[in-house]
Amino acid sequence: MRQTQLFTKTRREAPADEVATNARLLIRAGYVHKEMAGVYDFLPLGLLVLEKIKAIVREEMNAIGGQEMIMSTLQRKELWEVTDRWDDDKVDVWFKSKLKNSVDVGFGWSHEEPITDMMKQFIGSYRDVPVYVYQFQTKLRNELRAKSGIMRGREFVMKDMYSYSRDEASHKAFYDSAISAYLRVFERTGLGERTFLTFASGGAFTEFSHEFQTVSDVGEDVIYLHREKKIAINKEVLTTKVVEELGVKRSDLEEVKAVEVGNIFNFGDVKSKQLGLSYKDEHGVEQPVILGSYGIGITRLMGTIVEVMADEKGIVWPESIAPFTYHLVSLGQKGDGAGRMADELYDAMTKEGMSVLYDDRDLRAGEKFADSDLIGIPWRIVVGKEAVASGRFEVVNRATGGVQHLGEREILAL
RNA sequence: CGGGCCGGAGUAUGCCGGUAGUACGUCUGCUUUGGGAGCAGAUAGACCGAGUUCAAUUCUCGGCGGCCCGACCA
Repeated sequence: MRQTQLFTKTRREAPADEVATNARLLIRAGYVHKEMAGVYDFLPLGLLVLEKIKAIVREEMNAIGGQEMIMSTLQRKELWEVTDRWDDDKVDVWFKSKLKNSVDVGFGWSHEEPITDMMKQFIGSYRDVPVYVYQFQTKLRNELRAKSGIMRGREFVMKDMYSYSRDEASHKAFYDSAISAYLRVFERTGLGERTFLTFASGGAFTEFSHEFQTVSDVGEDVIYLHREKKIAINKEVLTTKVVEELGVKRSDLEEVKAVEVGNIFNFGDVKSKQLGLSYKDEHGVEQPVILGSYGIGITRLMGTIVEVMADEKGIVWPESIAPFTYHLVSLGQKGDGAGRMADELYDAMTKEGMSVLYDDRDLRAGEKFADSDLIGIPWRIVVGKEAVASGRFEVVNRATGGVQHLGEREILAL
């Protein structure tokens, strides 16, 4: 894409009403626009990143048998009354409204209830389970306090998956495969090294739930980390007993702050029984379905990546989720040597199907480099008089600053 | 929800009970062109309401909004 065609612009200063690094950089670079506290619009660059993240998550969910769908945002009150989660005293993040005929509706802050109720239409026999479904959905939560830019908003994109299994054993097997899939997601989005499977409070049914916590000072959670074993324990469940059960020594645990980027847990048969979801086994006996729930905050993941990877110059995207792979920066003008050379390279790269943002704006080098650093595309290809003279292009790695000089053919072969 | 800080161009600020000035930014043009250049011109502002007052951006009160700490957070 040509940068002159991009309607967003970079800004020199961050808005006065943002403190969080992720919001300041994403706004300055033109990825997002703030609508109100905790509510952000995703502009073309921001949407590209979101879609990249979603594509990775989608691949991993499909790989373990997930089927993608999408549930409605408007939800029925009755369903949530069945599980006693309609009352504002029970769930304090509800946005609610009424239909014209004064019927109450809720705006989806979570989807276990409607999705499980819907499944009653499709699960009747042991032949119908297991089934794994997931969606990318905009959740609406009336948070008392939004904070940290896009990390904790009132409107955010979440991937939620639900598993419906025959029994505890098969549920456990899927649950473990979901853990692996999640770890692959964080690996692929560049957070692998600092993201840890974390034991957390499990609710009514199991001793633990599992969180995926990315170590960062901007995190809201405190976890106790065992770096060698790559596991952690959320402070909320840290007891001598738990430490022993997990086979670690308290003295080996390191206290750190972390961002909860994912969370999975076992509902057992609790929700199925409440909502009346069951199947008939081989003997015609009614059996409850075992339900698991698996979430990844897509927009929070994006914010976390900005937070942990950015440097003083701006955003640093991992290649896997960058809006573009290459930032072609022309220092020439239309019609001059470097300008023509950049145009040609852009056309050639585009023809090869390469993902390139072409800075064809008529600005001085300093501004273009500053913007390029801010936007954070992994590889910068500079076309200036140096390139005109030598026929080779300066290729700079955004993360390391490493420079190499490549010819057109070498670039097209990347 | 408890507590704190704050509210004047996009950003940072000066002055002020007499109706808003500066710098940077932004836009236009010319010159310039390898790390935010120069010149010229332009654009753009008191959150809302009530009260006090001859007069309120300024003082008082009430809203609204923003940020932060805590609480909360499948």
